Amino acid sequence: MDQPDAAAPAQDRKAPATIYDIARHTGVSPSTVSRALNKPGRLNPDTERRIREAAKELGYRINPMARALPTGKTGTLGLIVSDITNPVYFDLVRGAERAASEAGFTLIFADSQESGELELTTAERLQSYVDGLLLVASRLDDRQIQGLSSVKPVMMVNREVPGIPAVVPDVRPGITDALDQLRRLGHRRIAYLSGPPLSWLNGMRWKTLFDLAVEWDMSIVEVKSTAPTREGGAEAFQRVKAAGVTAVFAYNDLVALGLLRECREHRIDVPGRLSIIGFDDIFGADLPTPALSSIKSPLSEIGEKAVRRLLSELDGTQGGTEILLQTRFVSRESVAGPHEVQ
Amino acid sequence: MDQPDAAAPAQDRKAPATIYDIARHTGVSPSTVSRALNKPGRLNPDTERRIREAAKELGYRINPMARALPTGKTGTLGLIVSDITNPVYFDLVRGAERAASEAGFTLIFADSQESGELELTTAERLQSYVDGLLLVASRLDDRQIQGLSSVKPVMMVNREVPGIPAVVPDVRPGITDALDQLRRLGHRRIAYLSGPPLSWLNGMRWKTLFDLAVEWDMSIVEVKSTAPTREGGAEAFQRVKAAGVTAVFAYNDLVALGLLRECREHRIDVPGRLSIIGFDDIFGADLPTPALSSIKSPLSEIGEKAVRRLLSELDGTQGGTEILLQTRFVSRESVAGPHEVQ
DNA sequence: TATCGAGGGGCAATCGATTGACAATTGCGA
DNA sequence: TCGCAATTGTCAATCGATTGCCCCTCGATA
Repeated sequence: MDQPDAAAPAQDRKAPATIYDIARHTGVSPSTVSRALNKPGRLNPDTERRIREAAKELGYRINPMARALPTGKTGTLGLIVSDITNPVYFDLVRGAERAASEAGFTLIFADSQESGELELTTAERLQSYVDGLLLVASRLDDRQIQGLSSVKPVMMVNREVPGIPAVVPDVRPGITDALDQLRRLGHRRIAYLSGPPLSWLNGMRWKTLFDLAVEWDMSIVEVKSTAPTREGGAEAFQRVKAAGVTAVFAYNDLVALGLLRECREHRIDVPGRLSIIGFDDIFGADLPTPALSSIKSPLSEIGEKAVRRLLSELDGTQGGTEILLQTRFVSRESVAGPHEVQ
Repeated sequence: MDQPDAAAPAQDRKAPATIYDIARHTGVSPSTVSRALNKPGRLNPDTERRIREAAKELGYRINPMARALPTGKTGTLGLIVSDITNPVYFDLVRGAERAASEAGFTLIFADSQESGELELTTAERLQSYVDGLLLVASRLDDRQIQGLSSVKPVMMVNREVPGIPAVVPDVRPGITDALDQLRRLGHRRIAYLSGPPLSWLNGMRWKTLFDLAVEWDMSIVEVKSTAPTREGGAEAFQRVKAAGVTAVFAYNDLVALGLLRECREHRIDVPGRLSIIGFDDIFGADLPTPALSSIKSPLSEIGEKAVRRLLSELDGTQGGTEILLQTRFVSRESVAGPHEVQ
């Protein structure tokens, strides 16, 4: 006998309460309500209490749009990554989220699908919603980024651009440890399976590795990959093999995993004939046999720091332009002495 | 001789252009500008063109906050997942993003960190920003969700609530295939390593599996896990072992991976002594040896469909209340006949 | 008793865009 | 040449919250 759709609340939505409703309810003016809610102490304690109670009773929730209009502040930050499905960004996203919500800010994520054009469009679209933008591993060129930054504050992550504040990992410690381990194990000829040419981080990794290898008198070559993915790593297998090295650093773990899998398919013993080291220590790096060694960035910390710095930038409390966070080498089974297994 | 900070555009940000600027620039009134930009054809084609040109020239970008005030539409959707770092959500997020941006909407993500309380808070906070909410695998109870839905449209994903539209996978096809394969291989006693009791999907998986096992005259038991994570799976190892089954379905791939790893640690042969099947076919499921078999949901499609339905809900074009999408079994190395390896 | 000052609270303008109502212009036919 | 309708554009109110400025009240002090 019940009405068929009794459970469906879908239709009529009550308009949310405004400060005007509260004002009417308590017999004060809207401005007083605004003050009661935003400037504790400015009003008679009793009035303030009455207003607060009425607000609670009416289920008042501030309308962020309406507030944003006079203040120009939206209480929102935008985070743009090149590929949201890349496991690398997990911890970063999580760290950023935590820092943002601690500060009462809302984080908006977007994804540029590895396309510079789309990244620019997205960034511009997002800029009208947010108070500031976080660009992670941006593929834009310096000028475009400076352009964005002339509209609203921009914070770079895993990339440096003159004049723009940034939070980046210091790749040196991790690379030094890893290379040192390889050297001790007897490796002399190594390769770097590189990533996207436009990636700042790719450049840093290569340069740091190169300099160190030269310094330590090891031979090093760059092997290019076609994409920073597992497919890209698999596809580069023949070229890596042809390079005749005993160890390879891959641009990131995805590429390393692809290569690792392909080695297995072709019965190339890892780590016996080839040691493989990735970057980022993403989810799943420890899953294969052999488990992948990797150079880990403190990504969640990077996310947090980036948000916090952006927020302090919004306050006007700008610090220096760059924050460095240390990487470290996570050694797993994919590394051993060359030809250890005959 | 350059100024030290010449490259730093940080400081003075020019205020963005408004329709008033355009109006002044072209000698018409602001309302005309608004019409030119929003109602093509309403104005003299020549006027419209002039206004559009001026808008471009001044780099005009609409202020979404200002627009939201009179219209009540923000052009934004909110997506809440229980844990943003869970690889399960990758494809879902990506599909949702694609559908949203196709429609010119911006997607806001949030994460409830597996906590019902936080989920409610987050949902409420988000609601004032967005036109509609997508709740993925929500841990809230039906009443809370109906409450949210009385404020703004809500769309459920991977969960059903009376009266609320939903997009969910149909777990039957995948489970049927998987169980059928196990049966043919000779398995008779299986276990379900269950997930969070509050998870609707967990309930569906268990119930479907149970009914089918009973129907096919196989014995089945539920083994509880403490968390839907790799740790949770590893931790359940002893209980699974004690259950004396030859095959186990795990609530999701994370749990399955945890269990798989623990089997290896304890030298329990998979799939020889125990076949393992997960759900979701997440990134990395194919990485371990043996590679994990899994029942896959079309997550990216689910994300897309959910957004599209929510959008049509906003239009008033509401369809039915439920959309089902088919799952399928992805068979890999973690499944074989029992005791195949003696 | 007159004056001063501080605390408490209201008024009204403002942010940027939208939109219903209305006014001005134009063109056309009679 | 006049009138009418269609076309084109403007006015002004509105959305919800903020905030500078001003006024009122009341107690304290001279």
